[in-house]
Amino acid sequence: MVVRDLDEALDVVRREGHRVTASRRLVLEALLSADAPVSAEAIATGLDGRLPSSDLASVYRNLETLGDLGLVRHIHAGHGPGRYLLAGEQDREYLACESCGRLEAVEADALADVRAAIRELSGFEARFSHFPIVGRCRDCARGG
Amino acid sequence: MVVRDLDEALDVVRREGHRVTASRRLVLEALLSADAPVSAEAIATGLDGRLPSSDLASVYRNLETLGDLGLVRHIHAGHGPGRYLLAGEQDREYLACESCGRLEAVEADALADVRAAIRELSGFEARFSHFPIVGRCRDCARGG
DNA sequence: ATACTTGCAAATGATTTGCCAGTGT
DNA sequence: ACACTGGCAAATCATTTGCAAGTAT
Repeated sequence: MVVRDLDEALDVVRREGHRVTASRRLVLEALLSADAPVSAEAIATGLDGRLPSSDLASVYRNLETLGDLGLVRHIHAGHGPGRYLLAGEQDREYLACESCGRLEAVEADALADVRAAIRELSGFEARFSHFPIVGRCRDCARGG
Repeated sequence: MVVRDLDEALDVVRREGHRVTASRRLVLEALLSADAPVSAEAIATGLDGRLPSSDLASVYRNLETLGDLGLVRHIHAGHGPGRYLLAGEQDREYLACESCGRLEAVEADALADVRAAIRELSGFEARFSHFPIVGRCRDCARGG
């Protein structure tokens, strides 16, 4: 399910028997306009005022609903709150820098060798889509 | 700092100007007798009654103190509480199965190739010692 | 009209902190 | 003695849940 624009996503919502509400629209607009995964809190405040705001509990409920519909997913990168993103970027995974907090996007294919190397160890199937690889990005590794 | 027995660890505690107390002893004994990383809660209950119990807040404070002394470390494996272990197993890292919850220990060396492959991507230095690799173990991957 | 949703408050789980009485050294 | 600790309650952070009032269909 690749989400490219708001109407397409709202169609899915309606088609699956859910209602199109302001809160739901906000969540999708926020994710559509964000250039990186964002927290539920950030969505609830309308990305700091750039969009209308909504109740945090409703945002969480809607993130879950939209997740069930396959429109949204989220990642847990190190400490801090979960970060949500559109499922459209299904083939994109992240490297989380524990120093500067940035998420570095990589194509899932690029991690194929990594997954294979881990599978060799004991048949373990690594999944980085929900719990990304944590470490230090190039800049932070160089710095301190 | 490789911890092999209680007295050795307590010597470090004293040497660094900290006091040897029942709660501190409990934390170390629990970690010494556990065969896998355990939660603060499990330590506070004396591994379910096998050892004397202690206040949860004290356990957390002691885990932090012992961590500062380099005697203890902890990992965040998927959802759920953090799991603590002796720093003696410094060279041991874990693969966390999100299906059955088990932690599979692997020698850090075994992940050298994995780390190298990730470094190739963008100079990112992966660190699995604090946020382990999450996925499904061989048994769960086969099952469902 | 009516089931799905919202907003607000209260509950949860993990962890932290304030405070004062207790105790290693 | 005295600063370091422990116990207990209350605070925090992220997230979930209960419930009555609101609204999309």
